[in-house]
Amino acid sequence: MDVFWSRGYHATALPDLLRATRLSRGSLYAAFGDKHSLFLLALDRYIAEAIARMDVELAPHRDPVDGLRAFLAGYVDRTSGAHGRRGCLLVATAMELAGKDAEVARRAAGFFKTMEARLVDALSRAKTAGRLADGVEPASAARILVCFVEGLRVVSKTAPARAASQATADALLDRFVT
Amino acid sequence: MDVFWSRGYHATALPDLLRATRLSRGSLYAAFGDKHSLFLLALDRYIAEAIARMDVELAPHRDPVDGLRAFLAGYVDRTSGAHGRRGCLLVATAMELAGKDAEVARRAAGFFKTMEARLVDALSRAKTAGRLADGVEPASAARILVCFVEGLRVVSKTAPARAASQATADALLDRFVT
DNA sequence: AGATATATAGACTAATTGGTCCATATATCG
DNA sequence: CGATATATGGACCAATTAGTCTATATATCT
Repeated sequence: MDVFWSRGYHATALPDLLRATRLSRGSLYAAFGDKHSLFLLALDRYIAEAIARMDVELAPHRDPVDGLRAFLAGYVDRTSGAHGRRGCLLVATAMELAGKDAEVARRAAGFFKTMEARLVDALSRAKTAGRLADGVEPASAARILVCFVEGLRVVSKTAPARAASQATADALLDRFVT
Repeated sequence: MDVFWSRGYHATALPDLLRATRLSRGSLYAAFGDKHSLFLLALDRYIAEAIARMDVELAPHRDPVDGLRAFLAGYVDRTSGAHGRRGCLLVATAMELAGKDAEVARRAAGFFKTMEARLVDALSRAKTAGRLADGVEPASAARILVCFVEGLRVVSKTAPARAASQATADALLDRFVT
């Protein structure tokens, strides 16, 4: 997973994969079939980890506004400094392959939908708790947040400045919660 | 430019470039040096076009809120349907190459800064005109908008739904302007 | 028209790509 | 210990990569 993450699909060559897995060519093909299947496996793992993180941050028993802050703080963290420069396997993959690879497109679309659903849930709970500013709709606010964090990953590829990202995320959330 | 845009840097092979430019191998190398230089030229053109569009949409003589609406409408348009699925050369490039290619990283960072500056300008004019909601800072709102539109490009790679994008963009702007 | 410069097509190279295959080493089990 | 199954390394393959070079065609200019 790490190799694809750091280099992207096309730029990752078999020798990179062999080094990373410490497998020989024969064993790797016996175990995973081909490069594409192995990539899909890596992508699935990446997505599963991301969803697991959200499930903790936005857990139902938690204060929803705290959850949203934790969610954004996580993205600020992952888009700062070296982490930020490394980028996001999912975003990179969506841009590089989603157009030509239906399997990849399905997974990316599914992930964005899942994130949106988790956010809608947290925002709805915030709304019933009276913590949402007037006129804020959970549905559209969730979509805004999805776009925001994914955009943060893009911009932070070249300008991974923690303080600015944190301030920006805070400013956005302040428009939503009271 | 179109070829790199549709396929990405690594996935664009010399034959694709020859077909697109209708040049022969010799002529192409005589004219542009190598694949990388040609790519940089394409990227510069893409960026120049994007900045030119912003200069029109966010022109100083125009009503700033109208300008912001036009700016967002442009992104909604470019992330809908087939346009959306095609994605954005700049975002794709930033994710694919910015990590390893300093020239590309410089250009991407410069573009994001330019967009942010144009937005700060428009938002400042809106603020002096009393069109900004209470507590909205042009600086942070501009950064939010940059992340939002670039995130829209990512999400729309796999779900280029015009109506949803438009509604989301409207909802975001509604949090800023009165 | 004829000399000269320029552009072209495509043969060619060296390196690299993803993928196959097999002889050998290493376990596992009786 | 000896037979059998499994895993391993790496030679090998065909296709493709970016890039070079030259013989020929096409302009251009006098």
